[in-house]
Order: sequence, then structure tokens, then C-alpha cells
Amino acid sequence: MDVGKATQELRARGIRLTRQRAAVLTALGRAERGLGPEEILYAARGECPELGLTTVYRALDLLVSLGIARRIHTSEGCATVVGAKAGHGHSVVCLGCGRVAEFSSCDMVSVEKAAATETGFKISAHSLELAGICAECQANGVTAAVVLTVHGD
Amino acid sequence: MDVGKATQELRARGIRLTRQRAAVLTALGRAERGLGPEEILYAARGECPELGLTTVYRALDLLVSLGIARRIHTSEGCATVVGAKAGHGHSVVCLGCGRVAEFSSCDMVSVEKAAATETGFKISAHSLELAGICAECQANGVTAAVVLTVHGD
DNA sequence: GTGCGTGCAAATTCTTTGCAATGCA
DNA sequence: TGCATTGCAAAGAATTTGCACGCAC
Repeated sequence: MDVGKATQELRARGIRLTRQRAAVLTALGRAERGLGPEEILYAARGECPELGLTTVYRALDLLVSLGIARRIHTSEGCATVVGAKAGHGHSVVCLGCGRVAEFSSCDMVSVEKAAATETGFKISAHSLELAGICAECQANGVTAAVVLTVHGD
Repeated sequence: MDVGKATQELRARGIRLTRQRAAVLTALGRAERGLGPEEILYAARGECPELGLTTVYRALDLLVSLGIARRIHTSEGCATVVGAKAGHGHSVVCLGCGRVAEFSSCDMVSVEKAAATETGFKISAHSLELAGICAECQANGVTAAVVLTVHGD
């Protein structure tokens, strides 16, 4: 996530950039993994010690609704949040270390067409999340899914 | 979901088929939408009046872990459960009426390859959910997303 | 009969809300 | 300065756990 871009986005929408929100943005920007509310609180307090958990919840709702952050869904829960690149994108979660990366090249046309044929639905949106082993864990020989598994298949 | 197949699956694994579990299975089998724990409780009490909410939670955990049911993730929450067809499959949620259908033809090879190239991850699993308008809602001219939106994009 | 499974109630989380005080624009 | 935003504490939801009893196998 690009913190600079994100703050611009807030300003552009006339939303106040408070110290609290800046701290949450910084925490999300620094994290390589998805973070839960408590983790964000802890991480962001380095920059803004008086930050409260309530504010973290409110800031996350805001950032997610603006598309600046994205929720990810793991078997550990669905409250985890990562910073998002601009534009359409999806997450890949590392099954070894929990690291989250993003990718944007999701050509779902053929899959959506197949699903439409099979179900009779007119498809208009997709929610996609991949899981695997990140480059670093591959290098370290980590192969097993230890920490996280994605929901569904 | 095929309730008969599901009960066989339980027996095959040596798991007791109690009246409570049977009632939950029936409720899931009858529903065309995803159901939350309370809804399942209510629906299943027709068949098993003394059923408790705790048991519903426990039964759902069991069924999901066996792949007999699947959780779906909407903006309304992530506790919703549908019965699953056997084998690998994904859900399509109707944005008009909430109905859930399943499809199995998900050829993610090219998408996963693209993601692997972009992120350096070795992809091993995917979690996919589609949203759109079901055939019936299309026929009724329902076009807008009223009730549900999927998380993410 | 033997345990696994259950229901209830209580305990834990997790998340949201009310409201006075604060601080960004 | 004005009003959005915050922090705290308290309310509310959602989910889990402990334990004695009941029932499927």
C-alpha cells in the first residue's frame, strides 16, 4: 500500500487526515501481513500513543469503504485487513508465514462464463483470494500450511 | 446439497448421526440461500424442537470441516453456511434475493499462473466466490444489488 | 453399557454505541 | 470557530466453554 497515495485520496474526498488515521495507514503500510484490529492498535500506537481501539475499528471501516484497505478471509477469521494497491486487486496469502501480496491480473472472463452457463446467473462481481507459499518461504524450504488456510477450497 | 450422501459420509467416518445433526442437514438441504446459525436453529427446530444453538454451532463446525457444508462471505458477515455438493465447488450469490448456487467448473490455471508470475508465490489453493443476478431475478427485472454484496471486489 | 453428543447457563470475545471533550480545516 | 472525530466506558452481539445428563451405536 502506498501511504502517500492513500492520504491524498483522503484529502481529495475532503476527509480529515487525523493523527489517528495517519497512524493506522502507516501501520497498514508497514505490515507485510494482514493485521487484526488489536494488532493495528498495537502497531499504530508507536506513532499515536493515545489511539483507541474504537477509532481503529472506525478507521478500518472508512478505509475499506474507500478501497484503501481490503479485508481478507482466512480460517482464522475475517476481520483481518491489509492495505490495498490502487484499483482492482486480490490477495495471495502465504501459508507459511502469513505474508500477504497483491496481484491485479485476474482475468476471470472464462471462469465467469462457465459459471454463468452452469448456474444461469448473470455474473457481475467476483471475490477471489489465493493461497500458497511466498518466495522467501520457498527459499527456506517451508512447504506445509502451518498458520493459515483460506476458507472454502 | 444431497442430504442422503451427507448422512452416508457421516456414517462412513464413524460419526454419530444424531437427530440434531440430521435436522441441521435437512435445514441446509432445503434452503436455497445461505443460512446463519440462528436461522438454521429456527429452521431445524421443526424437525427437532429441543435443538440448542450451541449444538448448531458445533454441527456447523463439523459439517464445514468435513466439506459437507461451506461458509460463504458476504458484506453481511461470514458466518453464513450453505450445503455443499460433493467435491470441489464454489458459490454464486444472487445480489437480488440472496439465493446461492454452486458451480464446479473453475479453471483457475491461467489466473493462478498470472498471480504466481506477479507475486513470486507458489499458488496452491484458491478461494472464489461470484455474485450476480439469478435467473429468476433476471426474469423479474431485478437488477440492482439490494441485499448483499460480496467482500473485496 | 460406553462414550460421544447435547442443552443449559455462564464466561469470553468481538464489535458497536452514547456522549462529552478535542482538534483538524 | 464549527463540526467531524476521538476516547472511554458501557451496551450489545456473537461465539465458546464447563458440566451433568441422555442417547446412538
